[in-house]
Amino acid sequence: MSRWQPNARGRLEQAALELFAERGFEQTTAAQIAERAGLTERTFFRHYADKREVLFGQAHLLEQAFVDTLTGVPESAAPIDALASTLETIAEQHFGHHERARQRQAVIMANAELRERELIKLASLSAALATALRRRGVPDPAASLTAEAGITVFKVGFGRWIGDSGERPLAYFLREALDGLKAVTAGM
Amino acid sequence: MSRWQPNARGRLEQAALELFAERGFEQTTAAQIAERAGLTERTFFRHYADKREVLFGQAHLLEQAFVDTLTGVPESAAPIDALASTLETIAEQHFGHHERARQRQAVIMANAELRERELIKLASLSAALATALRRRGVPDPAASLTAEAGITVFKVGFGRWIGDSGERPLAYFLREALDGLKAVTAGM
DNA sequence: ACAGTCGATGGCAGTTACTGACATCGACTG
DNA sequence: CAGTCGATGTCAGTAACTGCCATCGACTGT
Repeated sequence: MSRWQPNARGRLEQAALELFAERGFEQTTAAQIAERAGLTERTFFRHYADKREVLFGQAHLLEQAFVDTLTGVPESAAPIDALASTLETIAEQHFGHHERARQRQAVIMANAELRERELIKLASLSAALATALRRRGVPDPAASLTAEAGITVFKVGFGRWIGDSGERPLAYFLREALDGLKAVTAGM
Repeated sequence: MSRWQPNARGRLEQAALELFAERGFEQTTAAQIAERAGLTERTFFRHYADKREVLFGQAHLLEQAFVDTLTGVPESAAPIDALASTLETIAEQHFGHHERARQRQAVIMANAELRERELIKLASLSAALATALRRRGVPDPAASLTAEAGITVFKVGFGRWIGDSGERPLAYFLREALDGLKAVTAGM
């Protein structure tokens, strides 16, 4: 018999998402999250560096998946095509549940601090993608630009997917955004 | 004779920049900034919503300049060209002093919370540019994509300008980044 | 079986970011 | 000259986070 209930992080993240959705991020204290998870405030801050971070506990997994997928694309592909392929793969493997993503995004968009945190996670993702591209032999500034373009496609496509009914998959909107970006940068 | 010294905000921003550079953002308390500016902590928080914001007091002016400049570009120009022209104008009018920009950026890059704040300022700028583009008749998602592409060009170009010796102007690196983005999205 | 170690947690005190309520007092206005 | 206004000061309070030490089931080696 274990001394504590298992999956403390999972309980904290679930409790936090519920409370943020119910009463808002600012109106929720770390102690309340911990209490709902059957833990104490002190333990909350052992698992998460700050209150915002509890909503982004999986971010490093997503970043790793992006990097691994991009690294697995044949080097013969042009950088932008490798990134397009990566986005499609990630969309299928990590963003199947529309309603869940919508709720979570609604919580984030409702609070400026959470939006800031999301932006820096995307910036970290961009940096990781740029590093992976450089490993493929892409020089700077092309590597940074390609990575940032990929994040732009992801942001815009994801936003439209969230705003949509949920019928069409994320990959559809990512394709739309990529085609749109190509058209726009070509001067159309 | 006035009851208080003039330009409280200017004094606070100057004091904050000095202290952040000397001892770092985290090691500086709001009370210390206020004291160096000849004010109290409470007054600091009347001028700035939080400690980070004191470094971004001019951000809304920059955003306004971006929007005004973009709005002034003839509608005959393609969106991406209008944005390129806007970036060039802003570079000349707001980023002449390389060393000053470098120091300020060093302070920001040294702290994660300040980086977050900068990212959300850029996101706000992107949203404002997208709105201005929509007023020019650009539909979505092209407006959002063009605005995001412009921010990408600015971020990458600005970063290279900061890392450079200061001989070449910001406009040079913005041009380089825009050309690079066009090449990259074209599949090269 | 027993001693020692380990790791996740609890408890508690302390600092700092930020907020609300109220007071102050020179400048301006009629 | 009375009244108002606006930028500031004072003070008390909440909540985010941190450091330090204690707890105690599980595991490990003998």
